[in-house]
Amino acid sequence: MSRSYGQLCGLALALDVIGDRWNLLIVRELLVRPDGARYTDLRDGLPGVATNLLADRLRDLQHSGVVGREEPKPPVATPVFRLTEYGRALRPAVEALAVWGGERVPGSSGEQDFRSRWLVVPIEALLADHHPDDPAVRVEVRTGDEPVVVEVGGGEVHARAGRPQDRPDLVISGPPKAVLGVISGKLPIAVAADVGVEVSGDTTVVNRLGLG
Amino acid sequence: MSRSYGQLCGLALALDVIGDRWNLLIVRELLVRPDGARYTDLRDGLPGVATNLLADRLRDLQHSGVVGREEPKPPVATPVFRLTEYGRALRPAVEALAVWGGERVPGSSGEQDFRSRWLVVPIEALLADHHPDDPAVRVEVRTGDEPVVVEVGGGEVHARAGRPQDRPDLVISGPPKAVLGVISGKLPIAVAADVGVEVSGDTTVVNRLGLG
DNA sequence: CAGCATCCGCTTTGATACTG
DNA sequence: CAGTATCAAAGCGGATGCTG
Repeated sequence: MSRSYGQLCGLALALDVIGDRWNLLIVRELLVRPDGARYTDLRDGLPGVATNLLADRLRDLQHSGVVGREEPKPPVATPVFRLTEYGRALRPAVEALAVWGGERVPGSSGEQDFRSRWLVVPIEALLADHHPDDPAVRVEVRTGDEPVVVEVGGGEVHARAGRPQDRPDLVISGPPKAVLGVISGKLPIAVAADVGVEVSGDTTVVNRLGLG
Repeated sequence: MSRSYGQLCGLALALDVIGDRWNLLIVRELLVRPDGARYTDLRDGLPGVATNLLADRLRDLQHSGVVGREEPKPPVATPVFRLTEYGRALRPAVEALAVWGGERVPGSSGEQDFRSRWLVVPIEALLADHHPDDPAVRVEVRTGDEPVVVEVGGGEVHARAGRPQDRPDLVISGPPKAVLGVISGKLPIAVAADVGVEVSGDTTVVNRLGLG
């Protein structure tokens, strides 16, 4: 467990729980895996983490009630980690931080790891369904290690890793940084074509999402 | 400067900038001091920080564009630190974390430092003016080291350290933890009286703020 | 005194190796 | 697969010293 700030202040109390290095990234990883994650899923989604730290942090987060661990019943299987309701309540904070940090996407440099799944948080935080009465549509985002589906309709936007059931109405593909730049609103979609972002299908959906 | 996560992800990029210990608390301190703060103001508002760390972090935050430092012109005076616009953009994230952490206020224990000023963030994040067309009113919160004024009117709620110009319409006083518990919504105001919270004046303002 | 910088003991982190 | 063990390096907290 980490050292407490010892301050009677909501922010300080929050940081006492999730302020340690890697903790919020673990929460992110569990937010984008609503069905839960195994230890190795987490390790893969957190490139750079030392395995002992991951184990320590998971223990801490369990003790503070943010993460739950489900032991499997049948003979052979592996434990699954999942956010508790208390942990899911971190979503607004994670989104706000991700939006703020998205500002730095175009300028960021160096070796950067990427997982398509990470797009789920900024997509749901920043994109909106501006034509809620139109029929629902599906967008497929192709970049990085796996596709991401965005379901848009009824005024809501949901994203998850995977492929759409039906064929998508719109497909966006390109290099991860450019795609994330577009989602973060720092890279106008018109300019994005110059850095390899391709958009095909029903391009009115682009406006519907506010990516014009 | 801290070690980067090296991940192409808004959250990770945000944490690269403000993820180090004390950084977000420094941002909080500057958020509740909109006129800027001197080095010693910050040290007083951050009980427990080592002075070398405060100096280091202020340098880091300047380099990353979160904090600005204004050198005084006249012969003798001391530098003033202030959030840049980029730094002020952290407010939603700080509020979200403070709200989440507020959950722990009633259960928190041990030696806890407190500064009345810290109330400004949760007050503005959690209280609302539910009767925007009524005339503006002032609330004085008396707890901790100095009073805090809350100005309510026109659908907005603003808080700052200090006393109201005119005499307040409502006065709330009591021990810091109880007062913060009430603001955080975890301690019903009816129950708060048992732990020393006193409310005097125009108590309709309590409902107007949603503290009923 | 305000605003740091330096030093030192301790804790935390990160990389790798190892185990049930 | 899901961690534990080990150890060097970095970071933190506290005290103290320097400079205008």
